[in-house]
Amino acid sequence: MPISDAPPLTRFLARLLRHSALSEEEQEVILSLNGQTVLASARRDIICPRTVDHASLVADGLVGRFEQMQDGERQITAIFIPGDLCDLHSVVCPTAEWALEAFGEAKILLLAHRDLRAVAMKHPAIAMAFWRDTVVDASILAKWVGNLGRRNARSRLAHLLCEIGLRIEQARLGSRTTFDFPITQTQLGDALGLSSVHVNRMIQALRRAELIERFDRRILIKDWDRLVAIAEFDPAFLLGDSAIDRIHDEPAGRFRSQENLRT
Amino acid sequence: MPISDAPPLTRFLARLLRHSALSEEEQEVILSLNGQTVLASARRDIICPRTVDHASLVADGLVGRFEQMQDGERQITAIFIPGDLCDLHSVVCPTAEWALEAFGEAKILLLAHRDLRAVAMKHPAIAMAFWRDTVVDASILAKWVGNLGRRNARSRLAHLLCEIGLRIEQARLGSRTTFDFPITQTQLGDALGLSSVHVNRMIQALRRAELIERFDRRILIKDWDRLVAIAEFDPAFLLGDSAIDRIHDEPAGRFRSQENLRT
DNA sequence: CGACTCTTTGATCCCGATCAAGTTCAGTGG
DNA sequence: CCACTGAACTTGATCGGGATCAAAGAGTCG
Repeated sequence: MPISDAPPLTRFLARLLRHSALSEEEQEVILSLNGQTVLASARRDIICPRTVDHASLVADGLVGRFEQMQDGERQITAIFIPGDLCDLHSVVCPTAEWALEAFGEAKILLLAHRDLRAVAMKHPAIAMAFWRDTVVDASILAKWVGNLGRRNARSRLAHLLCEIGLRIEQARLGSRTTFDFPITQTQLGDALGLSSVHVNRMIQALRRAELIERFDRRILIKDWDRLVAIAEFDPAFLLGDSAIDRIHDEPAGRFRSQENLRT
Repeated sequence: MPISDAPPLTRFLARLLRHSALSEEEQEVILSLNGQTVLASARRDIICPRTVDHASLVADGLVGRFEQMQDGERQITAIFIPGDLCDLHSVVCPTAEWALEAFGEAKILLLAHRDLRAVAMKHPAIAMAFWRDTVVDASILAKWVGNLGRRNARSRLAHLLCEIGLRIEQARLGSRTTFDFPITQTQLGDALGLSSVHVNRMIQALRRAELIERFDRRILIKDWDRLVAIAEFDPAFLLGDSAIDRIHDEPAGRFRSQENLRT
């Protein structure tokens, strides 16, 4: 009963092509993967993989990955938008169980590990692309560590908005300054390591400073440059669109001389 | 002028084998990689890759990866011990520049991207192992996000000590309760998102509670279980030693039925 | 209409930052 | 051998960002 699976896979492929070069044939292989579409309803709907045998491709809506503390508190460790494959890592580490929750209503395409692994083993370039996708994810994660550890509430919020805006633009789902973002302030707090009360106050602060507007379910960034400045946002970590590595062969592997290093 | 390169590569291979199955031949391929050994002297010694063409394998000492804020503050995003390949991600994303600093004196083996990439392209199992290694790194990163976002100073410190202890034990560099850890309290603060002053006080608190001892350059954990409890430490995220994926072929790819999911 | 979830606002509290000395200790050079 | 230096560690006093508690709007849905 597959509902139109094509669009999500097309988006996923587009995401891969943003950082990796794939041949016509390899692209075809990705597009011809098949999976099962499911709806993750309501907020708080949890997809809890436990030695699971499939990966989850976001077809529609917003999905968060989170850590649960013993006292029930949550920390969101990633936010996924349509075209993102939340679980790609689980293809190589099925035991790594990272819980997922849908923000609002989400549509998800489940892809079997078995198929993904087969594809990766057969096509080295696809394996590299999958690996690279995991690296992009990790890069964002490292940035979040920096934000949580060393920035105040205002900058953290600003940074998250910049990040999401840019990712949405890259994914052709909207512009960096105007996009849907159906997430509650409590969830925002869980992502930023803040209480929902304080998130509310920070949003108001940004609104009063004429930086953002209309903050329900939809963001409008009125002054991108100033928001970027507050966030100390440097888009490099998203590893997007740059000629990241179309280079499968680069100049001879000599070692760069480095100061501070003695052989 | 290669000084004995063998041990670090052996350690790296051991690390890979902890999560991935490799054939004799594939193991041989890893061990016969060659690189250049360098010393990163003193603390604050920085290896700053910028579209760099090699990856850094820690042969000896401790290395940290960090983010630098505009005001000069740092946030450490990963701590690497001997046998860790800090830069593996850079093989697929050479533009992802994550700064590295040596804690104390460190010996590093530089491996050319060119070689690593060639090896990965030729041997799918090695590519998967590399990818998996990146996933382990990301898993730790996600845990750090959880700690920074939702735990207090005491738990964070306890968690880091548990993590390092266990990783050192896995790497056969010591036991989880007794190990060298040559890091200053300022650096510890940079890793935990705390000021050095507060790190100092938390260490004293743990010491007073008879949980740890002798905190200079060397850790002795006196009550592992209680420390684990304070940290809410669950070693699963290290993805170590378990039979993670010796399974290159698992049962037919059916989808697990899941509550909360409607097709 | 009530029930529920989300947002908003105010009051108070506390964890951890910051500021400012002081102490220890390994060099290092006279 | 001792004075000088500089990096770590320690301690105390004070400050403030954000948590927490409490309660009141504001949609939205059955």
